[in-house]
Amino acid sequence: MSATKRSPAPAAPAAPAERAVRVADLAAELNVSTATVSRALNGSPAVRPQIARRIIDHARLRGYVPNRIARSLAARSKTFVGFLVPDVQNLAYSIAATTCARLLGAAGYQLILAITGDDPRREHEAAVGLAGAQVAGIIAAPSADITEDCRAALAHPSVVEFNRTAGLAPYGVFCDDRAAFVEATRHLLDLGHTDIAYLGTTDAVSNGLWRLDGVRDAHAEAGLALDPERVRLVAPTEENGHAAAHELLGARAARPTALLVGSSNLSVGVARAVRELAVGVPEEVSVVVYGDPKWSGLCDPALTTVAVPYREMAQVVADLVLGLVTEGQEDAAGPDEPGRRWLPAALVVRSSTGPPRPRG
Amino acid sequence: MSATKRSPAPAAPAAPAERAVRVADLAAELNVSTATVSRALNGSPAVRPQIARRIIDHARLRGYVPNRIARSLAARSKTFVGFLVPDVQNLAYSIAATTCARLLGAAGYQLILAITGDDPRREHEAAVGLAGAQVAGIIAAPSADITEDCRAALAHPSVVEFNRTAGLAPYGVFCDDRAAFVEATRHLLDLGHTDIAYLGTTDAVSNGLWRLDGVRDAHAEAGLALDPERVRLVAPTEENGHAAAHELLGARAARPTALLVGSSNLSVGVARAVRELAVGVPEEVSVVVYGDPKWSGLCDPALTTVAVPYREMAQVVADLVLGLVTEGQEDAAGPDEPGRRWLPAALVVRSSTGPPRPRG
DNA sequence: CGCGTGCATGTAAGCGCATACATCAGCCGC
DNA sequence: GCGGCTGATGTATGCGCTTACATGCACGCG
Repeated sequence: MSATKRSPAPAAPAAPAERAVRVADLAAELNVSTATVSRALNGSPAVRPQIARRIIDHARLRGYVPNRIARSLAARSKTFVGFLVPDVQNLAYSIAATTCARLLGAAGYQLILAITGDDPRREHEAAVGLAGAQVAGIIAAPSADITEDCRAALAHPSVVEFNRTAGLAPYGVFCDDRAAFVEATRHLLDLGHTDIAYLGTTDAVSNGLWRLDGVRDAHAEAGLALDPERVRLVAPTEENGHAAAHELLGARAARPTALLVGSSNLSVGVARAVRELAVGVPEEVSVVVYGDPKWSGLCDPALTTVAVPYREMAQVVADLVLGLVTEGQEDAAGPDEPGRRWLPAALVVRSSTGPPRPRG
Repeated sequence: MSATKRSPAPAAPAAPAERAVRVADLAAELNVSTATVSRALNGSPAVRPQIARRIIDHARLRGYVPNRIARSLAARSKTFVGFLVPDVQNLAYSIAATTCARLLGAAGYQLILAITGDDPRREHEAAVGLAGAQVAGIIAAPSADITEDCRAALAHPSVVEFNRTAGLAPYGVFCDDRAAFVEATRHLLDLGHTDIAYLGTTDAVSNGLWRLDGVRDAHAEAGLALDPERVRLVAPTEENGHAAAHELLGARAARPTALLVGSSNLSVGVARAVRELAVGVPEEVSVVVYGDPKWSGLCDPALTTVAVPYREMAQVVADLVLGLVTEGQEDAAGPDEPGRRWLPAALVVRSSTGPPRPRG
């Protein structure tokens, strides 16, 4: 294989599995008790500095690594935080994972990742797994069809919902999707569109609906009604977005003058379909996509985008969960919904939206 | 807040922290010994089916969740697998995380995520943290400047390197970047380019260099030398890619006729710069980017891309680590480098590469 | 000079669970 | 009809660590 010879030589097969160094070993080797070793290692002031030094030095010399499992059991301490999400390829969750790993890591916690793929069965297993791992807290983006068992398993530790809610906890961090889609729809309405299609997700309990609500509300506000024929709700995959866009935009005659997309995955598929169909954007149809404004800005034309504040959301949820696991309870954030935060999305207006061509 | 009233009501504050149900509780309630309960719950054949049923039913009724920490300690079993990566926003790692979480999860393991940001200090802490958590195995993408301490902490469990190597283990899964860049460079050479620039990463121990090697080798193969002036090595951030592309392509006179980009993050920055500079692609300069072919296909023009086989890599590493943690040792994969797999990248030729304009 | 005080350390009891070993019943064969 | 054997269950130990409590020592005071 071509790259073979350039790679560093692999390490020799690990030494023949010598038993890991334990506190008892250190204690025996230094002629002190395990209690003293434990105290020294944990920085207890009750041990003479001189002895403590000796113990700590010897521990590092011997390559001692404390067994967190045993420590956790003995001290009834919790050092893990669960992260329960459908899909870590989704930018919202990967950024949250990064941020939480950093902030919680600095506080001595480690993230346990549970990826459910929005499958209720796996979600349940994951929830039980996390609960069994004695996590200090859980960040969860529950699926639409979460089971009762799962809900029960998630009942105990301090959990905070993220990006979606199933009413699991009084704490949560979300994007204010409804407001975002009110704004996006208004933008189209103001340009003169009256035949607007919405392509969204079937995501039943959470933000999928908030977005549709926003579209509806903005229509109502303008004295219009969103035509049910113009609403497509599908599972949020790129392929579905691609297919739906082909359907919606394929037939020139039956085309809406504007298309709102309510999911980041769908958006990618729509962008691809628009390119394939070579439909004039925005002359023939205006397009608003959702999610990460980065790639959509590189498209031709650059796509007007509902830009979700991924980083802010991540920051806020990390702070929130950190507060919960360290201090026990977080101070209430607002009067009516303590602990729930709704972050605003920004509408990034680019070249994919414009006035509709006059109907002939 | 606008979306407030539409969200499901948060759950009532969790019940006043009743003690979790333990094996001993179940045993007492059913007038059997803890041993019998434990056996029943673990499906031991040594317990009468009738009793087993009763115990299992009662356990689920009481909402018993086994304490994995204690179980792990008592049975000396390991139920975690560590996942040590620089950055989970990178598609290579997020896909690997997804796949590993699924496959390992199905086998009863749970991923512990350690994100280092390529900071040696955090990397070391993470390695110790994982080792202390008694992981069954570790998937690691070591940083270029991994410390000796970290190396030592990573010595024991069955570790497999992913995407990058620091010679930590005899097992690993990588993209054959060198071959990929030989192919990409040949593609440009065949088109007639002789003034090719390479924008890559400073990533010292691993694939950053393999890519540059590929570019060099392909040049050598054609009897050409890669001009050192045409090589830019920077840290792989989008901003750096953006800045470097502005530098390289800004001055029309001093422009190379083709640009190879050797990092997915840099590629995004380059794409943005190209768009800003309004430089003719491929008439004035051909561009080859690296990484995910999805977004680069939506650019204008669609970018020729070294498409990394993220999914295959993820699949292979998941299988590999699963084999290691369950069976102990994996069968050797190849004659010379047992356990190391190099997966080929595909060159997706699109519209951003063409023959150079004749020099005047 | 004896006794309380406080501090450094040791001793031992778990944490929740699995499991080696002991126990005890029922069964077979002779 | 009794020894040994199998199979179901109980008893008790320990995983590696923390920590309440006991111990012992040096010191100061009356």
